[in-house]
Amino acid sequence: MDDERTLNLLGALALSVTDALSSVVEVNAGYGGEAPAAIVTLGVDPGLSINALRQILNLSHPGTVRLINRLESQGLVERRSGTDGRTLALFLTEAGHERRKAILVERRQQLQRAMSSLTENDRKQLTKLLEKMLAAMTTSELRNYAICRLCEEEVCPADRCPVEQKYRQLMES
Amino acid sequence: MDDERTLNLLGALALSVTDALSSVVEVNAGYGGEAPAAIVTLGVDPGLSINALRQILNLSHPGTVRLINRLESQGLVERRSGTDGRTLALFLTEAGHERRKAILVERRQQLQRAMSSLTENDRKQLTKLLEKMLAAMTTSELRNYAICRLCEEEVCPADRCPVEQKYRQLMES
DNA sequence: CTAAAAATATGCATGATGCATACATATAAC
DNA sequence: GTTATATGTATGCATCATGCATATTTTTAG
Repeated sequence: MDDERTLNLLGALALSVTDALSSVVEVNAGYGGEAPAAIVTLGVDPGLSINALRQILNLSHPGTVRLINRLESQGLVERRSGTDGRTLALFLTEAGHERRKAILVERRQQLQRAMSSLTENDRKQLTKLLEKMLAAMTTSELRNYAICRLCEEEVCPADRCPVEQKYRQLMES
Repeated sequence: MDDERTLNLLGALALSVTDALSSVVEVNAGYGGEAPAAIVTLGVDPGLSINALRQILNLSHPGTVRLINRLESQGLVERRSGTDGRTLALFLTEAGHERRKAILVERRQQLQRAMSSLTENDRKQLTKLLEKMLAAMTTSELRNYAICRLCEEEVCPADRCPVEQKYRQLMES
């Protein structure tokens, strides 16, 4: 079965891309772990509660509280009172938005390196394949927001996002 | 630039694959972090020293010592004396080999899920694209062993490994 | 109005990791 | 050959990142 080799290649690529991203992004985010994802996500969805963020980042509640503590003490995130007396609304500060931009620039550079050796036609093929694979990776557990938590949504509209589409489809049935 | 969307898709796929792998593999490995990679790598290259392993896993020396302590206390790895009076040779125990197998099975299952939606022809295209991208990701810093540290080398012979090939090419020049 | 549920926070523990340093062994210089 | 340097490993100490159990507050339901 030659597929097994392809599986290995896929695993290796995912690993090397993730390595490259985190090595660059963690330095820039000031903190590691899910901090970069929190910053990027809060930029796209301002006003999320700790509980909502927790689900996207796939952390425990206390873990998320501490993460927000760290980001707040760095002046990147603000806790404001939410609609509810108990609920918080989280927002990026000005510095937080700067940080988010920096993270996304670094991320884009690393991803570009991976694609640098591909021709125009390769890229078209790759896009199609990625769309199919992302749809397959989207299950009700591994929720859509989680998969897209580091995405630059500005250049990837939700109505063309394969993850978003698959998720809607799952919700309907 | 439509490429930017493809970049995002690539980043999202790498993230979701890595998430899926680590969530499943960490449970099975008994420990998280680079423990699974250490087990898999030591299975392929028995007798590595702590220092050699350290470079593959991209950890500090003390970090690697502690990692091996944890794996040793779990009965998965053995420290034997190496060729040199100061150098150690690390080997998987019987339980370590079992564990490695279990990790690789889980990994394969997760990767299969990603590829489950691809046709025969898609897979051929994907293989070619992965080979190109892996070559691009292989630089002298991000060494070949590091990229392949979770690979199932049994089904991915080194003479057909794009990472290995690119690395050799880099060493020659 | 009290009981249950929901959102957040805190105490405590641990895993995973790095830096600085110590220790042992090997190699090179003279 | 003895001393200086390099190499490989280990330990002390610190920190980040995280989870579990438990509190605290606010809302909602009965």
